[in-house]
Amino acid sequence: MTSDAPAEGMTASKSQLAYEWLRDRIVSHRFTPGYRLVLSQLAAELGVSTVPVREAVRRLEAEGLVTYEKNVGAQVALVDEGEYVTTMQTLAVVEGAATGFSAPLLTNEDVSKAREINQRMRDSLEHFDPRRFTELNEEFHKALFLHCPNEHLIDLVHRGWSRLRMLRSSTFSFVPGRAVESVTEHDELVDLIENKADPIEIELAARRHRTATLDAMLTFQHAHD
Amino acid sequence: MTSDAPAEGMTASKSQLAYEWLRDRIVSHRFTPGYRLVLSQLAAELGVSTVPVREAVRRLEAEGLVTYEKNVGAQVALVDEGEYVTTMQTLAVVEGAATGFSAPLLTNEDVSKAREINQRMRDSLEHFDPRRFTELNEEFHKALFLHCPNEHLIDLVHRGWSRLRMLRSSTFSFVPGRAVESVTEHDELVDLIENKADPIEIELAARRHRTATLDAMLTFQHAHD
DNA sequence: AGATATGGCATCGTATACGATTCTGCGGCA
DNA sequence: TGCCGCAGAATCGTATACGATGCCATATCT
Repeated sequence: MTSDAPAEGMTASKSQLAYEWLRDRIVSHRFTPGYRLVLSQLAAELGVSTVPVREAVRRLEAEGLVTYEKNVGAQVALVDEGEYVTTMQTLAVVEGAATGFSAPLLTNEDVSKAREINQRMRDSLEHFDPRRFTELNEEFHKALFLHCPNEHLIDLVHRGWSRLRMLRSSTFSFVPGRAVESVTEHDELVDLIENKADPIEIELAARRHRTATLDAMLTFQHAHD
Repeated sequence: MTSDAPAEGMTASKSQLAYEWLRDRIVSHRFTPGYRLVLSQLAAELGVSTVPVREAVRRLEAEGLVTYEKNVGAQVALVDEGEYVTTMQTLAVVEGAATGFSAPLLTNEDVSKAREINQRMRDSLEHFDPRRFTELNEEFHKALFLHCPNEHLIDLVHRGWSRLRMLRSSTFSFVPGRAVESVTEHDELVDLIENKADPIEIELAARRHRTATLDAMLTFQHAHD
């Protein structure tokens, strides 16, 4: 598992602070793709030297949020449209697999918890807030692969989410109609789990669910050219 | 795609050199898991200051090859047995998916190329060299997901391989018998692709292929306790 | 005028220095 | 004896300093 936050009660290092500060600005789109990250500037703004900032930047590079060129510098990663597509595809694969591995291990309680979250999603459709809806969506899926015994896989899912947040604040803000379908598919997915369906079937259902969101996004976009 | 090597003709930075130097020692098992990486020592040995070494270590941390503890230091990542299992599982998932995405796009030429590699694997069974066999194995699978349009996914496969190399020099040196089965399954996999089977079927076959190697490893190990 | 050389500026890359933190082993105390 | 606390050493974390590199504007040559 990737540690994004420092241990509790421990004074975070400056490089850690710089990392969080930068990451926050990037995922919240205050630093937009292409924005040049000049070490001395950031250091001055943070009130630290360039060394910890440099480390933070390299760390973000390793996560793909920032691109780096030797002797030139860093900038917030530029993303072509394809990036969004491949990230969603990859996420479909790994999230699906994690869900499939987890499904047989979920208790009845886990399942009702998931249903409850989905109900909250359904309720929120009235006063639709894409940001909030996406948060709940992550919470829902997290509840499903809760017991996936493969830490790596879960880490990959989190990385995917993180990358996605950087690319788009929320897919549902682009294709609002997709939200309703999504909630329905969630119920179907939980049904499969509750009925102890073949894990492979569950995995593929979870994958299709995300692929469907991607397709909705793409067709919507093509229609508006 | 993760850039592990610097661009051609460009003098590599010292941090890059330190990174390669360290990584090489870790994957070749000259630095064994648990080995403490003391910045000043490494710096002295490399003839550089601690700063670039530090950067190299953090980079390796991001890749999971070393673990790091604030104010304490780094060591080559310790791996419990479970690590090997989860890495193989994850690899089964992503490599399978990459193969599935690539399969419909492979030309006849690509397919014969893969068959040729597999034939070389079969030939090498006479004078069996696990290391060499593993190399050919990677080459074979690389030929299969050659046209996978999803860069992320391919990157994940490479990361998986890299991690695996660190955990074990070669699975086949532990379970020599698995090599023969492996070659057979390769042929079956290529058959599926050649017959334009459903990509999902191809994906799951590729996944089972790797899972089978994992299972062989585990049963072999259990038998020797 | 257009292409090429040149100088200066912005920024990166790394060395060195030093304070901060953690670990270790020893001595005192119950 | 066994536990606590306290130097001292080892090591990390960061600031500062400066050389190296790439970029851009201007000057020079054809």
